[in-house]
Amino acid sequence: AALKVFSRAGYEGATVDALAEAAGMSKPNLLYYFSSKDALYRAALDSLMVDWLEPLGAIDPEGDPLQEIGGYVARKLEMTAASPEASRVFATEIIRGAPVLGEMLAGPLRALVEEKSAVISGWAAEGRIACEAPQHLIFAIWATTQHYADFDAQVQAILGPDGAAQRYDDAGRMLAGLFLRGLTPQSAGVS
Amino acid sequence: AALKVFSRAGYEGATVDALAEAAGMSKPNLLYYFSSKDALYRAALDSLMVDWLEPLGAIDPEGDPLQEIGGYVARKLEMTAASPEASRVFATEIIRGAPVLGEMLAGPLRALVEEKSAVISGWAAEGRIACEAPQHLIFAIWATTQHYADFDAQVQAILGPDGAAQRYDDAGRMLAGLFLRGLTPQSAGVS
DNA sequence: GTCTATAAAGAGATAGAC
DNA sequence: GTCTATCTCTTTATAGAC
Repeated sequence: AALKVFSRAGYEGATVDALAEAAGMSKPNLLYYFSSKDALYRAALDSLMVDWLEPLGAIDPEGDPLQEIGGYVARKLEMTAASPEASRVFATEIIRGAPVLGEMLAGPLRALVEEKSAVISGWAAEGRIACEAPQHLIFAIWATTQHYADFDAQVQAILGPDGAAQRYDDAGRMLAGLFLRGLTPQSAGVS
Repeated sequence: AALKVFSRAGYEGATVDALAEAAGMSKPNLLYYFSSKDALYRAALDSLMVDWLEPLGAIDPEGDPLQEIGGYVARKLEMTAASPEASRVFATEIIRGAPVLGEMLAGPLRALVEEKSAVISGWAAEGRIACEAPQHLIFAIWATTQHYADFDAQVQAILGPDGAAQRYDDAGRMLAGLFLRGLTPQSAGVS
């Protein structure tokens, strides 16, 4: 429940009162379970990061490059659609300069990105994918998928009610095509 | 100067004291020029939005499709590199639900996106570009370019000092290639 | 475990001298 | 135009009854 409040109001904007109401209890009662607002914020971030790293880890070095990347994009977009609040809380944390997650980013996340970047570079060396900067490809995937949660207000305002209703379907098709064509090596013909 | 404070602390996290210090004056003096913190925030957003809409408007219907899109991506990335604070303030405003910019998004911005989407759809109908959902292509361009400002803390943590130093160069090459190949029609051979 | 009441600190904004 | 001092309200967190 805290994610919902933090995701709209940000850390400073979220009052303990609002957090308690969202959890269906009184303010002192919430502080009975979490010693401080900061502790609650950290707990919310922790629970969020568990699912966060998983899809990237699922990329299979033995699989087909374009299918693996395409599958990753699709899973990321599904996760974003399923819990946009988590994406927004993560986004505000990073925009703030990652005061809480900083070490996690520079440690485990960096290591995971390095590992998968090496896999993509290997595919590229074999001519099975067109990509010289795999880290930046991963950034592009994160950016395009999370955009639909983080900037939802803008997306809905621009698409209007009709387009917004099918925004995740349209986005999925658009991104699948863009990344498929964008990563297909030009010299090799791929059926 | 206000952009710098708002971009890291967000609206609620930015204190008038901090805003005043960044502007090099005392708190009451700042409130002499801007009647309230909210007024200052709106003024900062206003000054920011002037440059915001301009690059998209510069897309030329008479130009070469792939060059026009490529140029737009490059300009957007340059703008992001030049003023990451502006991008972050815009991002937090949207994440908050666009309480101030809401009408601007649904009005002028939506109209501009519709106009340029029609141009891209026209190119697609002529077989000069591969794109069925032009609004979502524009979203993808916004997302990938602004990512380097909004998520700078994450980008730097993952790339490390060496990779971070050239992040905008690498991103520019990566995105140019991705969008060029991703938008090139498959049936037509393009030199 | 859950509440009412309240302490203690910090915020935005104003008063009024210079 | 710029400052010091301060008012007032909100916020986090705690005390202590039940």
